[in-house]
Amino acid sequence: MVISMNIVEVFKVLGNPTRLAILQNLREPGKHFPPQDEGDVTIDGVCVGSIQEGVGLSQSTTSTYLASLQRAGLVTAKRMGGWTYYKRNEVNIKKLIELLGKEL
Amino acid sequence: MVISMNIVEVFKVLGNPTRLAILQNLREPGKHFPPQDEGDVTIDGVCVGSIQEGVGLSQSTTSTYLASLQRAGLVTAKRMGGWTYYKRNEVNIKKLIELLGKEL
DNA sequence: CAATAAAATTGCAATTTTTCGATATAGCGA
DNA sequence: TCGCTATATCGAAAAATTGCAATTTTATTG
Repeated sequence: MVISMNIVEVFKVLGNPTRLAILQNLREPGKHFPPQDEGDVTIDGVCVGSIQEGVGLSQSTTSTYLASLQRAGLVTAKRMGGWTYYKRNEVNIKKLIELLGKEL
Repeated sequence: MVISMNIVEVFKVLGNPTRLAILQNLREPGKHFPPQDEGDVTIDGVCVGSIQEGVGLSQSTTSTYLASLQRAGLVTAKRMGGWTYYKRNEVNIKKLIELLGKEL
């Protein structure tokens, strides 16, 4: 829900090069992440481990960053077995762009 | 120039409630700031003192925030006599919105 | 149930940001 | 030139963020 989307918080989350890169890499998951045994990177999302390799930070930091992207409403998380798959929340991102066009 | 606009830096600048509020208040300067003896708030911009009263922070902090908004390309500064008048850089803000629509 | 694997959480040191008061600078008028 | 006013800049203390290693939680499998 964009109604509850705090613009300042969204800006804070995106004001970090790694978090912004994660969101941008998730635009074309097949281009930036390896195929997964279970779960398609485009349909289901990308697991934390793959994202971590991409950004080159620790597992804990990567997990924390993904959680903050999720809190900001920019990605969704789907737990499947031992893995958590993250993908962009395109609906909210679209609403965000529209909101910025009006409020900024 | 949006070409040189660093998106992460722009997000950092806007990820602060006061700085975002300043930018938003400058959308309708006549509504948020008192008339000025010299320089029209809409045409020339709003002086630092008026902006400071609006945000309720110290003079130095307000000045620093305005400088960072300017570095991010979001406002322009025009010095007239002893006053500096700040106004939105609508061209760059528009380009920013377009850029976000493409890159986010 | 024990071992393993993926992810989340915790605790912490280092760095950055926030915000202020004090000081410096620039422009005006007496 | 000497103040006075408006801004800008500097230096510092407090708060927030960054990012890691270690630990805990969750889920799978033997």
